[in-house]
Amino acid sequence: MVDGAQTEQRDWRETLFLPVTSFPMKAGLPKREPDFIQRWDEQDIYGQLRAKGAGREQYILHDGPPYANGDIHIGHALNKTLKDVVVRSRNMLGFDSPFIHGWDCHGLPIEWKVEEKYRQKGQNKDGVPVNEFRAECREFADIWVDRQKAEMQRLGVHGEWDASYLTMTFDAEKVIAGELLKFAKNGSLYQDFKPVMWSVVEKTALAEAEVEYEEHESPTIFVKFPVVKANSELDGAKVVIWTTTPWTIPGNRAISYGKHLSYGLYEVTDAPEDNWAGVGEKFCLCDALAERVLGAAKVESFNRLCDIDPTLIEEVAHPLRGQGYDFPVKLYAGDFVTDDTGTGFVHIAPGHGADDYGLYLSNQRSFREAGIEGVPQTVKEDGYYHADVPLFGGDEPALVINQKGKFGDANKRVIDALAEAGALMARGKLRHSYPHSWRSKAPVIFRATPQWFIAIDKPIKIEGQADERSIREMALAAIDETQFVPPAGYNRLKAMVENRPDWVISRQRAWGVPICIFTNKETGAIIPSHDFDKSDELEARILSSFAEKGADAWFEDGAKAQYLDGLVDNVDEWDQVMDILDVWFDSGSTHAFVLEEREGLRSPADLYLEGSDQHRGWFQSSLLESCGTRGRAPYKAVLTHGFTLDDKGKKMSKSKGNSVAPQDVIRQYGADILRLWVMSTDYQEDQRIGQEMIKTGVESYRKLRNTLRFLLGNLHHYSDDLKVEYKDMPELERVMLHRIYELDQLVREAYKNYDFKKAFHAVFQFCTVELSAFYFDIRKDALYCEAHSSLVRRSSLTVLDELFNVLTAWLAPMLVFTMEEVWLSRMGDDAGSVHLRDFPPVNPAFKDEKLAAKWEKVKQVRRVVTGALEVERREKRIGSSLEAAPLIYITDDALYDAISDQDWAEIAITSGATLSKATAGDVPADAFTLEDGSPVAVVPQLAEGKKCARSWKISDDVGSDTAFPELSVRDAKAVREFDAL
RNA sequence: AAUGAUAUAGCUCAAUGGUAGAGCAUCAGACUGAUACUCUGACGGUUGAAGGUUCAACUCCUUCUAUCACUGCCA
Repeated sequence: MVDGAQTEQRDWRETLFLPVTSFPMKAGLPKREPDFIQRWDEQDIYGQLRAKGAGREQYILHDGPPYANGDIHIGHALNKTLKDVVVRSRNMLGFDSPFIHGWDCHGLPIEWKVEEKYRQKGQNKDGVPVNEFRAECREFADIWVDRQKAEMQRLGVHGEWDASYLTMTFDAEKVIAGELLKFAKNGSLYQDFKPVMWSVVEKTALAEAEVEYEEHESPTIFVKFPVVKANSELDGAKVVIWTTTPWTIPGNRAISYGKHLSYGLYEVTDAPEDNWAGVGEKFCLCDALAERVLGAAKVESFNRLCDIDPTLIEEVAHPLRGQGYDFPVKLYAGDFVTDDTGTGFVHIAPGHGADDYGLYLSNQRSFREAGIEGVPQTVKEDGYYHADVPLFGGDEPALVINQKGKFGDANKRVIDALAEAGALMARGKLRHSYPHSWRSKAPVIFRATPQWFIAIDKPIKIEGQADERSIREMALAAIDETQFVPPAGYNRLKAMVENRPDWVISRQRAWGVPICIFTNKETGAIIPSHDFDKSDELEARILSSFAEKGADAWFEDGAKAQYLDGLVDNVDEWDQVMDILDVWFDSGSTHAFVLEEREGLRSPADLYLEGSDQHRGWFQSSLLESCGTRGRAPYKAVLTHGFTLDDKGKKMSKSKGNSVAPQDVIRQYGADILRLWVMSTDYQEDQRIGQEMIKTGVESYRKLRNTLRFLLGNLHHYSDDLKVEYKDMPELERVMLHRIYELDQLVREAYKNYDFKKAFHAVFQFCTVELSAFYFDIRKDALYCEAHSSLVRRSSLTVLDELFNVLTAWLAPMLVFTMEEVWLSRMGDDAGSVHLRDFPPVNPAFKDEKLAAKWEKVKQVRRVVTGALEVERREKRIGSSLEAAPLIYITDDALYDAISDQDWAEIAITSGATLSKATAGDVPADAFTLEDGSPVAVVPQLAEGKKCARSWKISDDVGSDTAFPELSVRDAKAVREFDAL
């Protein structure tokens, strides 16, 4: 071949080992990703992963069930991606980590949507048989489960998709019912009649978690209550109250005052004619508020007559006395009364406020003496007054809130009646936040209704535990044993559990698990219970029917008789409870029907991972449910992430048009871009997302992709027989291996600590700064031009192989599609999946801190050289760095000695380089330095000689090999070897 | 209103109390053998504000401001 070698026209390119790869630069993720999903599905990669993990130590992430209603939004995408990365990385760290996804299927929002269909047709769902309605809800939930499942899969989220858990499967409904019965049997389930948040629109009680506060304008009224019995100076005086809910006045039964507030008697001395507060009228008011109140009543001048001791006011009259409100109204001290708004006297309607009810409870005897038996019920479930409410009930009852969530005529009718009775002192309007149903967005009212509660403070017996403790005590103890990531979650959950009231678990709805108990009409006793001797049989009947037919069994005709037949003396003495369980109880029970029941899972889980809003939601409901039944938390650790905001840090909302939909990002850029965003952000805080951030992600992705593409292209020329032993490698290779070792430590640690951002940024920077801009750039000459047998070339290829192994693994949990593509591109289509790999072990012998420190110095010097070359380039003296052969002066002997053994032409990517130990005097005055006094100075000389046609390096030995007059000696040798291959 | 978190370059993130750094974006240049790629350089910061502790503060303390979350809520 030597003869033909020197042909002038020969294309030397063909003798180079240039990168060869079919891995495209352009990702085309939106189109390509679905193919991978299909492939993973067909090859059952998840199943293979399970098989591979068998026998390993388990790591259980328990998936919190999203609500099966509506497309997934960016928050879901964030949450599922984080979980996916946790599970994948644990598997790769050597654990057996399954991923079972779940959905929350019962509850009001779905019911609401189904009802909407009826409403649109002008029908009332109450006319539909319960189980038909429930079937429609089930169908609706099913549709959304499938749809969300597809959306989550599209995100690249893996898991046991064929066996997701749903809170509405018959088995789940059975277990949930069984959990409830545990509370019935341990005595913490009780019924009470007290005011709860009530949604008129949805006709149900709501828990705190289902309520949101919105700005609302309420009417305000100041109402006069004439003093009936008191010391004589109060003759004809009136106690004034203030309220923003005039419609509660018919429910008024008392007035409360502040024990530590000072009160006075105020007489109006001047006021407009016909003023509601007329001249001569005397009012009892809190001193701190008197001026404001009288001002609001348009009083022009007044006298403070004397102090008032409110304890001496024995009785006042309801402002509508004589019209059916003839009971005595008494005054009680209340520690909730403040002097910042109102009059210092608070009107008490025991059926319409928590404080009101509390005051009633603690003064029950006194109320009874006043002839007030029980909590007065004034408003029905539909928002109308009861027929027996004087003035406002009857045939045309007033309406507090209508079916559309608007306030009805009740406020107006009450105000008018008060005005007519001369009981109104003033009126106005107030903008304030007011509780609304988070589902219907309609305002809610406080309304006393019989509801079922779980007692949080009642000591209960837990099997296997010595002493009786309350759920709250157990929950607080469990919180102490839980790991919180970030740690702030500890205080958050603890504070909430410390302060929360008893759990209202009943809803007056149809779609859910029923509170499957019976109550005695006479005694109110509950069965099943711990003191009913046939409880076990009754429970067995209930649960087996649920297992067979689902919770629908409860609503079948004749169900009550079938359940109770033979267990009680007289079935007619018992009522079947028809309330539905709070859906938070459902999801709070997932540990029971998923973690404890599924093969391959266990309870407690290692991790619950949800948005920080779940402190009041799932983290808490799961904790309370588990503590009330098992005396411990269902999780060992709780990880929370923040909310996703728009690019300006504002809340996303449809109306603002600032939402970023995951579907859009995927359609336009691909799921890996979305995942990359998740990885790069600090998810423990609130994150932002917007066009700029996505674009940044796209750029980062491109860079990363090309770095991997370079690896692939060069590895085309690698095979195991070319592998070089560590000890035979050049220093540059050994430095890279040291970095691999360091990064391996960092990446494993970061994954272990759920610090994905740290891992991602470290790996990404390594790829761009150390590989692309440094190592690859330097080694291109050796990789492309050196002889096939060259030790440097082979060493570099060995390192590239190592890089390929670690990088594809490190990034696999994050960029699930791209890493699979990279992996298969090299390993072939039959190579299984990158997702079946563990993080590969990195040889600890690669660690060499000393060498790394030395090469930090090398890089510093290199920076001076590239800086000097840049000046030459700007001056148009050189273009390519290969045109230069710089002189490098080192005036620091220690530095010189440390780095002088290196090939500086190679490091600087120049055709030549001379490193010399110098004194300040040796350095030419015009030498380039980065700063004054720097020990490194560079004179950027031009390289002398001829340009090698193959490597483009300038060398004076070009042509010395007469067979290859165009080539340098090195390249001539390489070509000779190439030709011989 | 309470509580908590956060506040560093246009954006995303770093910096055991010891000279504020990366990447992306922008701009300028080079290369044309990673080629709609790659490389180099420049620009960019009163570290939210004001005090304090310290030889030294992004870091510790106090107060404020802003954003977000969450809790509560005007009877």
